[in-house]
Amino acid sequence: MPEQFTALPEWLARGVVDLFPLATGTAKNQTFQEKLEKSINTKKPLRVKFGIDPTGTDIHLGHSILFRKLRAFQDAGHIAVLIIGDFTARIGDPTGKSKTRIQLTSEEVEENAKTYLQQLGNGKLKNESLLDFETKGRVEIHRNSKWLENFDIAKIIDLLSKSTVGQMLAKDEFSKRYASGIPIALHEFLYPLFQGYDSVAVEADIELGGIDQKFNVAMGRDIQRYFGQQPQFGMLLPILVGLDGSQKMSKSLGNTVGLSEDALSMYSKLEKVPDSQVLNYLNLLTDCDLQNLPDDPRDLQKFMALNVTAQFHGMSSANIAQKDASKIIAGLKETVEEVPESSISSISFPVKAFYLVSAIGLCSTSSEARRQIQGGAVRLEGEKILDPNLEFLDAKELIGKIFQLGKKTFRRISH
RNA sequence: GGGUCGGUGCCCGAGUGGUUAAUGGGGGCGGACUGUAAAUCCGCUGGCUAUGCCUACGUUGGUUCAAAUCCAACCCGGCCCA
Repeated sequence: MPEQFTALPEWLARGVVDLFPLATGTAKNQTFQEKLEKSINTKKPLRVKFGIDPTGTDIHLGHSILFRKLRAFQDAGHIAVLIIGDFTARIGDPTGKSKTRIQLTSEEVEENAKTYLQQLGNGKLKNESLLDFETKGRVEIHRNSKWLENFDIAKIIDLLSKSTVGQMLAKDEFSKRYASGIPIALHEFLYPLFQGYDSVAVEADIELGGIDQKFNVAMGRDIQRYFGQQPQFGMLLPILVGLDGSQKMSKSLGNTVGLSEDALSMYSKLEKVPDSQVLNYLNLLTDCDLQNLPDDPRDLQKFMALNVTAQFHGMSSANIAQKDASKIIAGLKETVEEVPESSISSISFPVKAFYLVSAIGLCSTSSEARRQIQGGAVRLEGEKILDPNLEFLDAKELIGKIFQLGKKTFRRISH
């Protein structure tokens, strides 16, 4: 924990890498501590802003750092102000250009937003979900189309005049792209400004974000000041390093653990997190006491995997997942307890092995299934299948049996 | 708007008329090894109920027995000039 946060309560300071502005030197800004105390004394909760663009559908552990912090604010009596960036998403997210060219329709955006909220626990009890949707007044959900959709040109020009090309190019992402000749479309400059305006629209006291959001969060302060509001504080949290141990956790890099994954696959992935990141995961994804931890690195991995999994599935499911995982590593001697089931009701028999393997979702294409079988990756009840054209004559002989791809992917056949 | 270079598979990048589903690297998946992993070694890496058939080198047309490769127009991008 950085020195300057030591005055903050532990629930708030844990994991935070940046909090600004700090009232250092002659700054007459109040400090965040003062703001917090004032809020408690006046019983006026802080409005904690966090924005998500509903561009994809899966929230992963990397995102959960932010949501956990948001939840901590909620539990301390403050208001989580969620902004669904439906307007921004509909235009097309500027970052990661290659894949975000596709413009989302408002229906898709709505669908994604719904999925996001579900994954955050909308509709669930607070002790079973990431955010508290249960306690009255602890969460607000806004769509930024509400205020951005009706911007006229004059207003946009006014916003644009609040920033300069130099400022924009100071933003890390823009400067890198500019330097390496990757195009930057002009409308991308609008995004920080719009995100900043969101803060005005919801009168944010504090905005949460990943450390890569510093520019945008700071922009919010400028815009709020321009609109006569007291500028928000920015609280930045680290970007979670993905399962590869080196790059940030991100869906496009395929190194994620999704929040909606079942306990077993979540645990299995987590127990493989490189040693260098295990403490980091414990710090950012659990409330575990970091003073009393196993010494053995392998035990530490397991401890972390267990506790993170328990955050999302409860401790008893996590325990089962742990047992199953060790059976799997040992080589599927007995059946594991929690194996995803696959129905074969829509398959007509007789059926060839490669088709079956893809149909039950072990491989995404039949060609891949064929290759995997030929490569010796597929097992049925622990026995290798090597002939992709092997025929199964009857559905009955398969019911209840377990197909396996590699070491960690399983399907139990059901009706 | 003018000049110029360029657009190849998940990504980077070879290939400038013909065993080309397209060299190589990265990534991914699988196998061996191990404290799971990493490192290393090996295999696979367009699709299709499949000993064959489709679709692929920015787009659309054209030349040719044959085109990622030649031609034309168009679309998109970098850089330089305005």
